[in-house]
Amino acid sequence: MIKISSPEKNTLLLHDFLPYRLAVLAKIVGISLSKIYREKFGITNQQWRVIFALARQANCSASHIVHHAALDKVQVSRAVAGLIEKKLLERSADNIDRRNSILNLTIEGWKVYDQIAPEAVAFEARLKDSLDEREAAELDTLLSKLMDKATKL
Amino acid sequence: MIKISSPEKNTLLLHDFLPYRLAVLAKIVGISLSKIYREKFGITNQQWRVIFALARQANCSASHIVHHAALDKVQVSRAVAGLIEKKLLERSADNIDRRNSILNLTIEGWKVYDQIAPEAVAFEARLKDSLDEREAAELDTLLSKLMDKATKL
DNA sequence: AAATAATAGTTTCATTTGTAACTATTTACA
DNA sequence: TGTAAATAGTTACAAATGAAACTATTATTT
Repeated sequence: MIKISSPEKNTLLLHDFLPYRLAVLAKIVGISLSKIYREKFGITNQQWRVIFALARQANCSASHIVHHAALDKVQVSRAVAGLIEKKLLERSADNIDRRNSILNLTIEGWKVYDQIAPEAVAFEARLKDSLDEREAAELDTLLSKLMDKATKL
Repeated sequence: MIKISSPEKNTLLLHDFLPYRLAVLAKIVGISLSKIYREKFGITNQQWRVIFALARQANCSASHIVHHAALDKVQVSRAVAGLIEKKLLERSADNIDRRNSILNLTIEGWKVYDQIAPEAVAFEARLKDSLDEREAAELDTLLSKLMDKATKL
């Protein structure tokens, strides 16, 4: 029997493996970030994304959010339902195409956004703290390239 | 009333927000990668990590894997149970400290590893395809710095 | 115009996951 | 030595998630 691998050599190092590193980093960052909106407002990660997508573009439909918040339609549906229940978001009918819903933040929703957004920005700044400007720019480029590649795998 | 934010300006761009970008990238990469072990072997992400941790270091305990595969003890417990059922892994007792289990891949487990590992390496290579050597090195550095920072947030 | 396909969104159900509580064993210390 | 604290791992239960089926509406085809 030919032993292709052995515990001593030829083994893949999990710590250096890019997909693993990305998963671990994204998870740690995500958990830290989520404390900002979860603990204070009881908002989930998906709800947070919906709020931010709506803050960027008002009067949009759920499927618009699907495409701009990297969520699937079930996730958006649930997040929207939760936000409506919290009265942070309201839904109105689109009389031109009645399949669509028209979504908007309420005043309360904007207030929540206005509290979370600066903290999120500050969080990102802290995260990038250890990078100088060149490195931050380089990171942008590299993530874009990887994203591009990953969607074509 | 002072309107701090509005849909038109001052809003955070989800697409440029680092935690969001990391989450989306990690998810896409993870889903692509998981096809390698899920479809062919019915192995979950957590089980895959346990296999690779054990391939690197045989005869180790579950808690060793906890620290080297970025999983919590419940996840390891479940992954190990699943792998034992699949006969890819075996557990023996540690008579020096009977709280510990001693885990090892079976011959079958090594066979599975030997099939998955090269594909995983090839996958990573394809992912890095668009980066030249300098960029790949830079990526390593940046991910390390971010990881470092993230664990201290 | 009627039938078919496509789109928007929701609901259902099975699986996965996270948290907390639990057992068993070992270590610390009074 | 005996009691409390710590460690390794499992189990149980609730919450989150994913896939598929479903409703409602609009667009397309013949």
